[in-house]
Parts: sequence; structure tokens; C-alpha cells
Amino acid sequence: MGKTDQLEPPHHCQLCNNRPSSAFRDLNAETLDTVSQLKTCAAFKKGQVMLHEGARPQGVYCIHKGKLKFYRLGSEGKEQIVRFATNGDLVGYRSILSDEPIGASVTALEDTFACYIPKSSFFEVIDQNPKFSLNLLQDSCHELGEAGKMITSLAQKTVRQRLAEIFLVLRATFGEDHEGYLDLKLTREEIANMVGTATESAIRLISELRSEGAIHTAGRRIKIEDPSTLRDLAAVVD
Amino acid sequence: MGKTDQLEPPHHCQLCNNRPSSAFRDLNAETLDTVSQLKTCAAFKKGQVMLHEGARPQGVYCIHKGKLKFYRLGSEGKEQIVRFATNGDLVGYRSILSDEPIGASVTALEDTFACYIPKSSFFEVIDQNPKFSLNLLQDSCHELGEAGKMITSLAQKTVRQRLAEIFLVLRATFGEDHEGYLDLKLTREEIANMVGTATESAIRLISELRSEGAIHTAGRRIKIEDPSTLRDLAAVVD
DNA sequence: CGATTAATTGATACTTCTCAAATCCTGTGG
DNA sequence: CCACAGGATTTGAGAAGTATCAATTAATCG
Repeated sequence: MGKTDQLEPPHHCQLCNNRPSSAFRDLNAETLDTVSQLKTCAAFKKGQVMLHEGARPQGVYCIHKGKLKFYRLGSEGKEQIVRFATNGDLVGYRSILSDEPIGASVTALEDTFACYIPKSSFFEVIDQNPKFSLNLLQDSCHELGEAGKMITSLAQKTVRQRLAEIFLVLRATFGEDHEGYLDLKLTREEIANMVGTATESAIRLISELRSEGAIHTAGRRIKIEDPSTLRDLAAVVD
Repeated sequence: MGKTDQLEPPHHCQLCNNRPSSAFRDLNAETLDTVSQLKTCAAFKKGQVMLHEGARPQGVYCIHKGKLKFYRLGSEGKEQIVRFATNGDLVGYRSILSDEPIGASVTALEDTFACYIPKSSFFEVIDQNPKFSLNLLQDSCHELGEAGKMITSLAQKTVRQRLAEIFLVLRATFGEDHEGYLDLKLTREEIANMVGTATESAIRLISELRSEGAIHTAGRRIKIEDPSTLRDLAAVVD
């Protein structure tokens, strides 16, 4: 909470704190100007939907500050959380590039500020900066690796193992606050929807992990007490 | 079987039947020459490993003719089949691009012929043809969508549903032979390793589907008798 | 400070896994 | 081409692991 906090994105991408870690990291000044001029600001309140599964997005969001979940609806209407996005992440480009309807809905987990870049400008950037599409390609390839891990985990591990694993993943992705709690609040249902289990099962197993001292919980706030126990439980391979 | 069958790849990529459907589809003649000159032929017998999980590939394979499985080893040493590759597919580029060790082993499901393109030439192509990396990007984005479907399926569907689904996927991917059997032979264990279940469970459920008339089996050959029943069973959403 | 929504706990039913044992089949060498 | 060895498939029985339904209690949001 100080003047260093950029709650809303700056007018020019050149000044954006997230740029070094975003897909825009290697854009030349000229292209950055183009993007800056054509981008729009967008704010999403907690719980608000940014993109709907099955839709055809007309542009791309660059997350300035916030956290979002990507999820698909299964046949029973149950959410399956597939991944997350946070500061610096580009959202919606896959659908545009593969020319397919969006594969997952995106909803804000907390109040989120983003820049909206229309499809046409996005393609302009691609044409002007080959390095940009290469960066996107790199990111996608990395994501594909992560997806492979998730697939193996879902297919082979027990719910208990996956739960232990997810806490480690969440910590690696979102970090902890000053008290050591995960810097992300999720409902038990959302946790269940990541791990692929019933809410009640997730709750029971979270209680187990708590009583075993691996984690500590305070409502929706979760602290990892014993990472190595979690690692053992999760049978983390890599 | 005739002289139209290109068992081994031609010397020049320009002449390759697979090019229109491969990531090389939009290469200009000049770059194609470069690739042709630098590529090598490689043959893999059924069961032979093309790439090992965790390794650092020094080049990329373009599959000329054959079928391969990608799989990760879970903590119990169990294979999880993540996807397949066949004619025209590029194998190994993800690891090279994301600069990570290979995420999945790749093994030939039948005798396979491929072209090997060294890393350096691969990057040369990327530099010379922006359209190429864009094509790769498109392919990756599509794959990411598929991975998302697989994740949701594993997380939310029963083994029975996933099994029904996988037969439909296999037919869509590999097609059928003249007798209507899937043009791909897998062991029951491999089927189990796709669906994420124990071999015995897969066997039992395959028997069920057979006795319900949805499929027909003859050893490892599988024919889909009633796709719509399978679709119903699988609760296919999209 | 209600009114909902979320979290928890219990009881029970199902699904799936594991271990074991008995064929069956496939690929190979003669 | 045939016989054989060894892996693959099949079936059974029992044990775990999870899901489901129902009923409370707790937490959260206007």
C-alpha cells in the first residue's frame, strides 16, 4: 500500500512493472507504442467472469494485477480448474491463435485489473515482432509440460496425494503472505475442483493433513507447515 | 501397397506427402532446401524408444510414417500415455523451445520412419520463416485445448466413461482399416495407461462394452460397433 | 444481525484397486 | 511352418478409496 503499488495499469506498457516477466518482454519500443495506444483498461470484480468457455474472444487480456482461475465445465456441470493466471499473464490468446472457441472459462478470484488488446492489434504485434510469437510459443510449450504433469497426477495419484501436491503447486505459483499463508484464498469446493474430487472428500483430507501437522488452516487461509511431508505424501517425481 | 506408398522419406522435403499437413506446410522453397540438406533419416522398430523422459534432445523428428506414444512415468513406475504422434507430426520441439528436459518418453507403437533435424537447423528455420513458429504456436495452442479436455475427463469421469471416450478419440485420430477395426494396436495395459486405471479394470470394462455391443474385439484389434452408444456413455460435451 | 452460502461430519453405497491363479496369445527360434 | 516360452489377458475375491446423501454447524455478505 504505497505509491509503488500499481493497482491500475499505467498508460504506457513501457512503464508496466510486469513487462519483464510477460510475453511482451522482448517487444521493441515501436511495437510497444502501438500496443499502448490500442489497449484499453478493464477491471473485474472478484467472481466476475472474464471469458466464457465456448466463446470467441475478440482480443487478449494482459493481467496487470489480480488472480484468475481457468476452468471447464464437466458433463455434470462441475467445474474443473485447469490452471491459473496472475500478474503478467496473457489470457485468451490460445483461442485466437488456434482459431477455436475458448476451451475454458476465466473468472477473477479477486479484484483484477487488466489491459485489453484487440485481436487485430495482437496480430499486428505478431507480425511485427517474430520474437513475440516465439515467446508465446515457449510459454505454450512450458504449459504443455505442466498439463502433462497434471494429467499424470490425476490419472495415477490418489486424491490425498494430489491434494498434498496442489498445496505445493499453489505455493510455488502464488507465494505466501507475511504470515506464511498461501497468498490466495480458495473455497473448499474450488480446491476439490482442482484436485478432481468431491468437496466433502477434499474437506476430509484437508482435515487429515491438518491433524498430521502438514498444513494449518484458518478459514480459507492455508499455511504450509511442513513442505517436506507434503512432498513425501505427494510422491513428487520432478 | 504400391509404388505410391512412401515407406521411407524422400530425399527432399518438397516431395514429402506429409508436408501439407505438417508444421512445415508453409515453408518457402529456400528454407525447405536447407532442411532437406541437413536432415537425416532415422528408423525405429516397434517398441523402440525415440526419446527418453528427462533427456535433452539435440534435434527434432518429423514423423514420416508410423505411430508413437508419448508417456510419463508416474511415481509407481506406471506409464501414463499423454498423447500420440503419427505421420507429419513434429516430435521433440517443445523441450527444445521451452529449454526444459523432455517431459515425456516417446516410443514407437509400430515400425516408424522419421527425419531427424538437428537443433541448429531447426532454429534456423524458425529464424528464416516466422510463419513456421506461428504454425507451431497454433499447433501447441490446439494441443493445450486437448490437454484441458483430458484433464477434465480424468478428473470428473468414471473409468467406464473415459474408456468409451478413448475409443472415439482413437478412431478420430487413427481411423479404421478396411474391416472397420481401429488402425492401431494397443495392449490392454496401454489402454489402461491412457485411461488412467489398472489393467484389470480396463479389461473388465472392455468386456462390458463388448457384451453391450458397443465394440467388438479380436485380440488387440478393436472395432467400434456403435459410436452413438459410446458417445452417450462417454457423456461427450464437445 | 439475519439469510445464504460454505464447511463439516456421519453413514452408506459404489467404484476401483490389488493380489492371485488360470488361460490365452504372440513373437521367436528351430 | 510348428512348437514353445514368456508375456498378455482374463476372471475371482476381498480390500481400499471415493462418492453420495443428509443433517448440522460455521462463516460470510449485504
